[in-house]
Amino acid sequence: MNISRVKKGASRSVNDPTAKGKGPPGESGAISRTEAVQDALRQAIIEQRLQPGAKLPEDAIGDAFGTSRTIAREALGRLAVEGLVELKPNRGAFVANPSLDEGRDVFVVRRGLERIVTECLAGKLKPDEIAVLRDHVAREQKISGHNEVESIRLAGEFHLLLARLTGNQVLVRYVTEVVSRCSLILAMYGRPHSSDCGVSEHGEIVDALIAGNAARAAELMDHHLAAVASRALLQEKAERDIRDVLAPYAARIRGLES
Amino acid sequence: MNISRVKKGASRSVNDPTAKGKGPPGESGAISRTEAVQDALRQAIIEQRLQPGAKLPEDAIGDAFGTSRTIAREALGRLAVEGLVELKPNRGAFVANPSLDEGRDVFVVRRGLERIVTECLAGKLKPDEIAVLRDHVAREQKISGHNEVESIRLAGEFHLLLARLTGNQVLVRYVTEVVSRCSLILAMYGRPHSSDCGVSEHGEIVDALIAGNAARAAELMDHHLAAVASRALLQEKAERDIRDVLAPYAARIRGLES
DNA sequence: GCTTTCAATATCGTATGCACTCGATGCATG
DNA sequence: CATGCATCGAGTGCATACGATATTGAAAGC
Repeated sequence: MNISRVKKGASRSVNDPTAKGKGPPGESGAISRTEAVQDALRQAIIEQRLQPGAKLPEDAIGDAFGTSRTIAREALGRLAVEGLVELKPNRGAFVANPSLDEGRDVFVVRRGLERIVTECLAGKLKPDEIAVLRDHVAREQKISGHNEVESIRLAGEFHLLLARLTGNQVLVRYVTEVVSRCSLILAMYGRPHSSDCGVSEHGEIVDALIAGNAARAAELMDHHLAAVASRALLQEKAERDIRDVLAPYAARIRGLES
Repeated sequence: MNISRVKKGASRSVNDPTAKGKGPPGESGAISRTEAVQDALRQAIIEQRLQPGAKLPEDAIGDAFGTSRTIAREALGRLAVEGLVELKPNRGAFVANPSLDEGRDVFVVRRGLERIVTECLAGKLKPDEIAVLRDHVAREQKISGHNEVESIRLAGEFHLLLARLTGNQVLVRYVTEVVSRCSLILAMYGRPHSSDCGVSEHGEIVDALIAGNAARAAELMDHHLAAVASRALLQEKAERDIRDVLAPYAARIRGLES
């Protein structure tokens, strides 16, 4: 987890030589280097390969991805907007370390956003869209219990899928963001087996959406998310004492030193 | 060149200290030139000093603000995330030119977000907060009909105020964003007198919130926003296609030639 | 005269250098 | 031994340099 100073070329770089000449001209598939780094970092953060609170020096990231600080800096800036990275002026970037309160805030917003999603979709799903959803839920069920990591990924994907089906780009962006943040929060505060995001609930939501029962779909979604949240965020903050708050930090520091 | 070592620029951001001391050690108070430029551009765009679709060359902006392209570029990137600027790869930045459909999408999300706001606040307002709200509504009423621009600004501020009172930073950020985008959309598509954002409705919402009637407050807010949206977005112009946009210009040219 | 090709230009995308800030370290001091 | 202060260094903040790319205008070809 320690990001060490590595000279250029030691790691696989984003700017692959093969793609050098002809970059991303098409606007649709335009994946800039910044975005690539951003996505990679987001992934790493969500998977907790980068632990909350970890420092993210610009040049270390640049080296790691074979780009300059410019790209790293840009990516960090955008992740900061997303809430996955905290930017401290003149001190650098750190992996976000959301408190339980912040976690609850994110879930509150997420519930509101996904309620909109259900209301937009109820009764308006086309056959092919229904097929995609059903297929996704089926895949979730198949893998449930076998692969924890993949299971969580699919669960998040389900919600993103729904958001995309609305065709509302604003909604897609916001839902994507809160899902990312929720992933981080669940990784931090969730118990090992708590993040299943009940597959059966996904199925029920799809059913309600198909039936065109907006109210029920919204209700199900709300309960679903409330359940996910409470599974993780139950622990009421008894951490009023400074020592309790600082304990994990201290532990991590000791871990580094050893 | 001319500009150097102008370490002044300590313009305090819009972020006011309403942010309570919750959260981890070190509240991010990142204030930089980038943010200053970003705020200035946002203001200019919302006020339509920069017209939708206008090109925003990096060095021109840097020049205008006495900074380098680096800052301008960063600011443009963030505004693009906010949806006020459109970034075309290798072509540059342009003031967003949202279609009516996009406008509707934004309003859909806004309604959902503000519903959360009302649900968070209903029955939980403290006396001093109530006073602030009442005062704001009173000011709106006083200026109503006298100063159109200021009236619109206050109307937007009312919604931001509510969001801030929730203490939910995520919510604040999203509401701020959609309010900005709605301002642009209303400026583009709204009729001169359509943006009053009915002051009386604001008052009613506050009343319902104080009364603790969450359902009614949410209902009022929803109707309120739906009214604002419909006042502006009724017109089915659908000027998405560039030919439609250029039609009037072409007509004028033909008129000259004949 | 109209289309096509190519050079020129304007701007973007990225890298890099330098100055400045802030935390850390070590020494002086009460 | 704890506290305050000067120095040092890591790393950010910003400006600038350079190569890449799209657009424009002009010249050549049909």
